[in-house]
Amino acid sequence: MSMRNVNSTERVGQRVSSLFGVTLREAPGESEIESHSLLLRAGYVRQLATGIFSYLPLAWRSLRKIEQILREELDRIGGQELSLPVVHPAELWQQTRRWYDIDDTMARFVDRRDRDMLLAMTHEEAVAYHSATEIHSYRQLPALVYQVQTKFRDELRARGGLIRVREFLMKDSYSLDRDSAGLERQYQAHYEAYERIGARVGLPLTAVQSDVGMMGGKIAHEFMYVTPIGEDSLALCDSCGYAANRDVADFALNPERTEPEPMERVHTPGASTIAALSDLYEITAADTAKIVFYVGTFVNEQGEQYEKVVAAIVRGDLEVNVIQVQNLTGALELRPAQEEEIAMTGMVPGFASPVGIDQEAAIFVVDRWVADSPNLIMGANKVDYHLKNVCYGRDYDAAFVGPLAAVFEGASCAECGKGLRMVRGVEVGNIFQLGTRYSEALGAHFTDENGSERPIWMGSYGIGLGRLLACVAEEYCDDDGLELPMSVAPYHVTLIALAREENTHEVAERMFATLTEAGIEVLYDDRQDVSPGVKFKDADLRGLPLRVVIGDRSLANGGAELQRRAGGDSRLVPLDDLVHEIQTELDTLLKPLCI
RNA sequence: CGGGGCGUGGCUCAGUCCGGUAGAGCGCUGCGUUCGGGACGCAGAGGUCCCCGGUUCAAAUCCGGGCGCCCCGACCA
Repeated sequence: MSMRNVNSTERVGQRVSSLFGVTLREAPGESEIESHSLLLRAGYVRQLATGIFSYLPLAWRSLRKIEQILREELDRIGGQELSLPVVHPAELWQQTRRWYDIDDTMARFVDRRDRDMLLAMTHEEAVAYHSATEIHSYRQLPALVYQVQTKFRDELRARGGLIRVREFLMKDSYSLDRDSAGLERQYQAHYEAYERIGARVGLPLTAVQSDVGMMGGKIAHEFMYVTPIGEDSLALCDSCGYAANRDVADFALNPERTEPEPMERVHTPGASTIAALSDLYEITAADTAKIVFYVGTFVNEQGEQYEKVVAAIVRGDLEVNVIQVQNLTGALELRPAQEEEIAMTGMVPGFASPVGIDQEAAIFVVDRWVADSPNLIMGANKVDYHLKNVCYGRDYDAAFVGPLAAVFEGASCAECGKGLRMVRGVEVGNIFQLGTRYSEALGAHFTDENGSERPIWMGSYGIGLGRLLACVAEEYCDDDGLELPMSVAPYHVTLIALAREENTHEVAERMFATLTEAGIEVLYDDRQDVSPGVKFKDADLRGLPLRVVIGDRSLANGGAELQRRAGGDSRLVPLDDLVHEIQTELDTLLKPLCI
């Protein structure tokens, strides 16, 4: 499992004097976050436009190492590597509806023959399309194909350096099965492969249940790197291990079970917010319910889009989880409603309630805790009045009842009841059980033992390579620069020559050759017009795991100095032992990254 | 798409309020000195001041429009 090819004839060495990609003393004013700034300063990446980056040789070597790890782990679970186009004809995506369902995030263009084309955001369509012609029989299943390919998504806002970009490299794999049990197995295989990948690149990953988003399908997990700079919020239970993205996180509440009392209208002058209402009466926000208004985009049977107001009702002390509203109602899109749009429903903002409102006026969605809690306080749809003892089912109805409230720090775990912890995370990878949505849309069928034609069950699994590298950089760095793990670092060793004397220079040159011949990957700082301080600073910044110094002083002391980037004192090693000592260090540093 | 900030040499930035010869530090080139944690001296190169238009005798600076980049939010595999 070692990254290094001791027996290979390939020699991997690079002179700093000719390295394409200089170090920067000061970070360009492009980023706030550490990994971005360091990758720029160390000469790994450069930005070409918002969210569009070039990988300079150092980053590219790291990415290829990551890619190789991914390849090995995918091959290990039966994957076959292929390569699918980045440019797709619109027809494919029209057949799965995603041409219409996805907004400007999809980059489109028209070719010279006036055909609609797009830049692929992902490759389910292409895989399903090819499966239709390549897979005919149950005997050809299960199958697993994967690629490492460029994706383009014109995000509304790219940010965070390599964390959220518009063009990026992704490993995407697609499983093909005859039934859901087969899909389940391949899904599980990916789950385990992702854990191995995390271990091999040295990145702690937390698997969380996640929303399926534009992919469709049912079950999905995201593999998260937990960090304050993460864009996603996660709910974790330290007690039982429950982990979920905030978008789908479940939690437990124990609403008070009182007997329903008669509803009555009360005067509440000026109390247009939950807080004001709580102050006015001896109640807590949990005794109230509020409505959050959205306007949803829906599709009718004719395939026409239309908008309708969505009224989401949650307890006054909780927040609405928009994703869950979207999932419950089946809305393509939800946006906050304007005051006028709310007024059209007959409800009064600040004093709104579903009581006495025509069910057709809006789509009412009620959180299950509201539905389970009798005697809540809601608006009376009249300024300065509220209703007491409102009960779901008795006083009003709803189109949907379900989990709607967003999880929060300290909420009770739905599995074990202990307190949930909220953290931030970056989504490095994900796995989806798609089902038959794409295969049905694109006619990817096979014939089973009984001779009947059935759709292929698909799964889709992604890992962002650049994002993974950025997370590794984020995890492994200090004030002086990067401290990359051996499995990801572009070279194993940086060899620094501090040669005033001609002999020292010759020794360093010879050692550069010797090390590379021994299969050690070396970045050799051969610059003769640069002071030692600069070389040390640059070496620290680039963050290769091992540093070897050959200088007039070290030779006088009897050899070369060997030191780890991440802590550890420098030690003198006789030149004849250097190859062996480095290989020992290399194995030591690689060991915890092997599985 | 809403809010905020920025755009001047390769990089970091000053100059803009109050119009009048385009600057500093770092980097780069040459020579010399230095040489184990971002050395120093001397000499030098390098700029459509984001773009277009307007005002003015005169615009980096004022006015209008556009573009780009960063951050927050909304959004999003």
